[in-house]
Amino acid sequence: MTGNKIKLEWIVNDSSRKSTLKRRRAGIFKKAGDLSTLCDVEIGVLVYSQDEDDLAVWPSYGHMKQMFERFLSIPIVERSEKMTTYEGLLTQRVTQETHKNNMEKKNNDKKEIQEIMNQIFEGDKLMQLEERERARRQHALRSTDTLAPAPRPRMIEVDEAFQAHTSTEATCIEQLMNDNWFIETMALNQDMPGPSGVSDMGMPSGSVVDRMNGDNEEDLPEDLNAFFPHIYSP
Amino acid sequence: MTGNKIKLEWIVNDSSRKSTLKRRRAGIFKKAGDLSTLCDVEIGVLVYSQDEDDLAVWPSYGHMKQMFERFLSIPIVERSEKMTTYEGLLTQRVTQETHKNNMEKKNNDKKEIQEIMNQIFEGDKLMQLEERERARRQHALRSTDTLAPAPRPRMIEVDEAFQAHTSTEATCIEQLMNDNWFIETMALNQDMPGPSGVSDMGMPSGSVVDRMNGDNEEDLPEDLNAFFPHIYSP
DNA sequence: AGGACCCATATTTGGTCGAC
DNA sequence: GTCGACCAAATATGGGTCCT
Repeated sequence: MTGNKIKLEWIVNDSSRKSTLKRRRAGIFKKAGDLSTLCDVEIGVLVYSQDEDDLAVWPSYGHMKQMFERFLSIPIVERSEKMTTYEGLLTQRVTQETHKNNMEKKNNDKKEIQEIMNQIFEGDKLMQLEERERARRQHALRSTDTLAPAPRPRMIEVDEAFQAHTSTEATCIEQLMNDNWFIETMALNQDMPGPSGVSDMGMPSGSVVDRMNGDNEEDLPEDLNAFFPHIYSP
Repeated sequence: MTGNKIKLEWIVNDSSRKSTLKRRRAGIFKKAGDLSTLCDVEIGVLVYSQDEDDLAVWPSYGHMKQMFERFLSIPIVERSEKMTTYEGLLTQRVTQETHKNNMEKKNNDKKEIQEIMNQIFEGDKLMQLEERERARRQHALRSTDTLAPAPRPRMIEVDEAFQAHTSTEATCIEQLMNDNWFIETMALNQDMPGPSGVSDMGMPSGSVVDRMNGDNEEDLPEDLNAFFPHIYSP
């Protein structure tokens, strides 16, 4: 009846899935806002629903863009990557009711390739990516039947923390930790009623965390109000 | 004692802030994962803590990058933007204990400018942004004292949903809704114990939501395993 | 359909303790 | 000091209902 617990798998019912999306997305956005206030962090969230064909972003387009910038500025060499197939656990999670729609499947597969490509050519400049995307979008078609979601394969990629000046022998340990984390997360995190489960899942100590080393320190105008009175008013 | 409620403001205590960051970040990541499973959506989360100087991303670098790409591919003209100063409410929220550190302040102000600039020159190609960032990072200095966070001014910018083919008279209404949403969110969302408060806050019906129109539909290899056996295994 | 509310349960989270 | 476990209060969220 009330206070229902639902399985962690694709919600078949169309309307309830939609409403769940809205609710939880709002919930996440709220939590994001809270976190940013509580801990003074910059946080950006991007939700793209293929179902509804809409893109939601928090907290704003401009802010997000800035985060992109920072994100991309991270030297690739400073990051080690480990890929793992997420799919096995996904399918397991998505149990039976696998509504397979060939069209969707095809679409998904294509996206998968795209993703893989992106990871392989990680060094690509974003401009190239943009270019590619633009080209793709030109002769883009949209499968209008939103019938099935098709448990499409995904992957998880764990970025590991590397300090250029940090001893490299920590690497092995880090990797193990990630392994551990990954397994635990995938296993417990889902539905298996682990007592209290992983407590810090999704964020293993220093892993999946890339440290930045440079921050800027240039000079700036005294009074921002003079420049942007209507926007900035301390 | 236990089950404590905390005020929605910057956590002064260093260690508890740190632990809260970890906990809540993990929580958000988990929720993100759940949402993506439940509703088959792509979701990316980026958390940059200036405090700890680390960047966390979900679900992966590559995935995030792909989302960036999609995000940037949204034609600017299809989006209307409304800016509002977030600061008044922020300061109100961050009440007294305003640990003002000049160094930090300066730093923050600079970032603010940067942000504003980004929004103003929203049309900029990301490459330019990257270029700028790289240049900035070159003679970048890092203020080592992580002493104070300084409730830095922020802004919120509400992107509104616009379909090129959608009637434009909806605009006014949309804006009003956003206004309403913004006010409600800022007011109730915080600490005022509104009974149940805004239920869909953080995600006003069609606002803060940009719709995409194109999706790709090219041909692709039959068996992805043949190409990426170790990564992709359906 | 879609949104606002209600409400009972499911989860998350803060503070604390103990081990490493 | 970092991490995991614990526990109770605080929230988030499913589902129903009543509107529009």
